[in-house]
Amino acid sequence: MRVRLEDVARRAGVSPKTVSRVLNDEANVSDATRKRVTAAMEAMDYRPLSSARSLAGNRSFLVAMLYDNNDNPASTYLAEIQDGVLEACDAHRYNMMVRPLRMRGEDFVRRLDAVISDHHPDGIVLTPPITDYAPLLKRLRERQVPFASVSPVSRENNIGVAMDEQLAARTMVEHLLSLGHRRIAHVSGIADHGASRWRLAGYREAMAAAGLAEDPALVVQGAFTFASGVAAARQLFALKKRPTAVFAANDDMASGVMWVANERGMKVPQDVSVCGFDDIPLASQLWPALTTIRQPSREMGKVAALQLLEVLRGRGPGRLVEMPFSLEVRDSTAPPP
Amino acid sequence: MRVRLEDVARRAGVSPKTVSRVLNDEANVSDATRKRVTAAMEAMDYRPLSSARSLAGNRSFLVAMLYDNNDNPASTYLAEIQDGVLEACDAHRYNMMVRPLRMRGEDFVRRLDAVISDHHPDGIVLTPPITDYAPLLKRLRERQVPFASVSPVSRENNIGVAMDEQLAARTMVEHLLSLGHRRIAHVSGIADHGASRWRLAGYREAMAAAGLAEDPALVVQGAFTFASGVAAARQLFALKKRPTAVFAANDDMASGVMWVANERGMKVPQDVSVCGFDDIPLASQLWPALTTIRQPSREMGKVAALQLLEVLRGRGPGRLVEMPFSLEVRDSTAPPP
DNA sequence: GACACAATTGACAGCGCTGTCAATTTGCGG
DNA sequence: CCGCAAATTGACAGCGCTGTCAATTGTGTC
Repeated sequence: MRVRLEDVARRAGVSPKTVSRVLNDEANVSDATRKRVTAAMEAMDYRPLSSARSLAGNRSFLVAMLYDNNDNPASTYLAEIQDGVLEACDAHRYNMMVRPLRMRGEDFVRRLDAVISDHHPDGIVLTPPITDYAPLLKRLRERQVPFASVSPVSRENNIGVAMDEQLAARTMVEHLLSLGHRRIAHVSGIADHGASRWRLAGYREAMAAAGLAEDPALVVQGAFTFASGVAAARQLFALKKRPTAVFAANDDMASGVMWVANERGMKVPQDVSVCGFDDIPLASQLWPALTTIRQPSREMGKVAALQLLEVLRGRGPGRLVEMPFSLEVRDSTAPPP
Repeated sequence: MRVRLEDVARRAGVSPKTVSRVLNDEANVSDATRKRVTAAMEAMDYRPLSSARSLAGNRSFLVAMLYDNNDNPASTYLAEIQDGVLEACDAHRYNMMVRPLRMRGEDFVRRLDAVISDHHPDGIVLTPPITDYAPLLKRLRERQVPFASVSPVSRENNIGVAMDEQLAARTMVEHLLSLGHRRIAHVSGIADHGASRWRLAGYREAMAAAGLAEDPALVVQGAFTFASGVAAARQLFALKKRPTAVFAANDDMASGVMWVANERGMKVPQDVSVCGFDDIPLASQLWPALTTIRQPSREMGKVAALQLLEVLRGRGPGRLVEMPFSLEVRDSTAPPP
């Protein structure tokens, strides 16, 4: 019925163990033998049974992608990362599973433990914001589960992928400054997310470099959601001295800002400029199209997974790869009125 | 080190086979024994090793969710379905894997075969548009892999979840009619998708019921993408006799229509009403907020998976569950000018 | 209270693969 | 050509669980 490793061995005239070695790409197999075995595998369309490989070899060929579904309900950003991770796993015949992991609650680490005990992933891909929660990282290290991160806060001792978000944010604010804006507001994200901190830092850096003192009223706390962008904008536009430009820490919040501008009859970008960060599809679908920072999410997921796979396959230590960003100037930013 | 089934058996004073029976929730175990075994499992925090269960029991505890990544790059709709499927699988301790499966190309069925041979999913959840491709369904039946579908075209012989999309579309058009619109355009989706056919049929049904002859110029073919909505709207708004309302077959296309309206200086809804279908988050983020049909995607994913799991667990035959829709009247529709 | 029958439990082999370690072959220096 | 180390190959057990089927215990009947 099913072709087993033993059948391949018989056909190639070698022992099962040798076929196993070829299957796992191990060293110390002569070229001639390897070729013969590979040919037999192909001829018989051999498909190794992963449960048997896992049981005997004590590994799962499984990569788990963890995400926080508390602040990220079905976000486009995560969907893109997932797509990239999946592509990388496929390329190396690893399976991928996605695991939501609510970050609130004390039993957070216990739930991580359960995931590991239940599924025994060979490695884990961490996505923001669970890239930097110390107890979690500690537990992963104790349990010796290799992991790679997408946009971790700390670059020390971490593999995966990162982007210079602070520089990106600074670049965005410099774009606004170059248009002539001086009263530039910032809607930040959830305070303890690395993304929020970097983007806020970039904003401050650019403002300071331009010799502008920070006006605390112009920095409003958001939560990366559309609704929080709406709330922040209501607050900003109620100011006596309104900002002429608003830089939101992500596109969803920027769309909330634009929504409120519309609501109040303010024209974007004539009356107020608005810009975001991430370049999710929404950014191009808004009117006017949103000026934002393009972050190659899909590629980042792929690269992070590849670093992890390098470790899992014993090919190297993996590294933290820096990805480029780009400023996408569209129609939501213009000189101040 | 690791707690095995055998360890639990020893502690409970029964044979391993009996523990196995309890683990698999089989009949013919006395209540007393079951209780004792369950207690031992809990006390020892026993975690069955799924690779061993799979190998010995010849099943994988895996549900694969298939989607077409050709026309659906990282869509919100799929992300929501996935979330629901995942929840259902978790509840029954099944694993979920997501598999993109490009529908173009001849080797489509061969690639499906590869997925089955490589991963041996116990069952499959099919998402639009791959719910009704005959060769694929045939192969699944040949291979005896149970499957459930989300919004299949054919309701015969299918389990999963469906919505009366035709009625929903008709309801939407009736909403436009009741506002006083008569020249109502429709931007349809990819022709051979069930969703396109139903939504178009609902449009026609409502128009006919209102005694309006169909104007072929008012029905434009789209492809479910923002760009195709833009293209369709350019065509519609170039007409001498422009429509006063446009019903797009999904929200992404509707946002394209609104974009073009903005581009041409037409006010929505004063100059033209626009509405969509699906109620993805985008719908509420647009200005004006989009009138649309709410489709409970997440819930639908969950329900479809539950039907499949009912079959996998030998609990019943599963059925095709009908989900309710709702018309979300927001700010993009109003009486004609 | 004995008997037939059903319900419950257990013994044992084996799922398909890989780790361990021993056996064999190959390559190389002298 | 021989001897030795390195490279290559194979034998075998066993990973943790479940299917099969036999043994045991419980239940109802007359």
